[in-house]
Amino acid sequence: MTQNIVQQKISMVFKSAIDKKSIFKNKRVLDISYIPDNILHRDSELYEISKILSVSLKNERPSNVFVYGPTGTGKTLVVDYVCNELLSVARENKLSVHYVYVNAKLKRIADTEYRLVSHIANELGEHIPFTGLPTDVVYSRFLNKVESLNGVLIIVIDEIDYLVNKIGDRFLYTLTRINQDLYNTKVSIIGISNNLNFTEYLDARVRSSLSEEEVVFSPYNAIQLRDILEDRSKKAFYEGVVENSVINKCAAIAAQENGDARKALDLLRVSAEIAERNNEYKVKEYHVDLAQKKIDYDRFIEVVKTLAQHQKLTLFAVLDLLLSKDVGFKVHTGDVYDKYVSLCNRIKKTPITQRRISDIINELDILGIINAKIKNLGRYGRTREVSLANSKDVYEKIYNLLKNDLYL
DNA sequence: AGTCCACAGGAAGGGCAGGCGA
DNA sequence: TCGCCTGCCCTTCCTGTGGACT
Repeated sequence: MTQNIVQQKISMVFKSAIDKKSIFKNKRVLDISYIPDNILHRDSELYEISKILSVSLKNERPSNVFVYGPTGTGKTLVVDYVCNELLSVARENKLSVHYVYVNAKLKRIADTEYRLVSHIANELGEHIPFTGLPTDVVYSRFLNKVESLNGVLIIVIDEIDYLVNKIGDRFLYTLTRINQDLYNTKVSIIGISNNLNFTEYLDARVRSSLSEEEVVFSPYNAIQLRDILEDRSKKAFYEGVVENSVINKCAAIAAQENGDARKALDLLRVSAEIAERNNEYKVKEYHVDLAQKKIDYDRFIEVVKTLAQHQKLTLFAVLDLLLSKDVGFKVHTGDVYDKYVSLCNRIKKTPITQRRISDIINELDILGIINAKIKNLGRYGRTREVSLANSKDVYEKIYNLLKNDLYL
């Protein structure tokens, strides 16, 4: 095909994208970050959190709140909604109430104590460099900024369990004690977590002050998910685009996966995108099946792409050992390391130590890319048994992707 | 009961890069 | 420009683990 014909084809694709009628009226409604006017099936949680935070309008410190529940149960949405409502009431009445949201799982935000404090301070308008200052200087600039607010500050830390895992609970201890060092500002913390048991690992003092109040979010059932999807799809699509059976199917699949509304919305959105790409004006059940496969695969590929080179080499070594074998076959850390070293030699790269590769295998397991279980083999030592966590066809695609990427 | 294996994983520290303030 | 600080990735050294084997 000549270059000219390719260009013509590309221009046709873009032109038809403009001419083609979209099935979406407002796609953003299906986005997880979208805050709807009415939050369904979370009345008691909305009320409970509002009640706790309402004292800030009298310039009193609200209790710290620990919010927990499985993924996609509306925790962040509800907290964000209540805080925004609170801010607008405070603004109307010219009260000094402030709110900072931190998602600890976002890279380069809460990886270290320094980054977390500087992030919160930056959100409050105090510019602190990305790196370079001693931590105590960052703390004191943060404290000065908080003090200058002269009111109530609510700090929401989403995925707080991840934060504690990463940097320990020292920072939480400092935060929960911060009011002792402040005269003009009262600080309240809302911690959000998927992990119900994570407070067990906290220092007892941190645990008790963080959990002054607890709000539990239970999973949505299929009927509640259907209501949510129906509500959103009315706003997201033109009439008649989505069949009822599609909504029911998305709701049923998400209900099986721990009542995750995020998953349900993703499924609906991706199903519609697939239909639209195939020039179909109606979203049907088989689009949902395709969407489910696509979501799983995309998530996997995205994670693999972000890996560092030695992580990619380790993963490649695992795949090289396992793909030719039967499903369920397992290899040990030592086998993976030997393979990894031979791959390094092939591309003339200095291998890193087995100690580090052991950590990398653990990291790949945490990311859900492979399964790695510690196994005692008696006289034959203690090692990790590494196996595949997904279907072989997905790994074959990843294998080829890595092969090109690593020039193997 | 004692030994052995093949690591797991904690602790300490090195080297480098990025960024800041003086 | 220089000294200082932090983050990140890695190494080295070390102790711990627990079931098979002797």
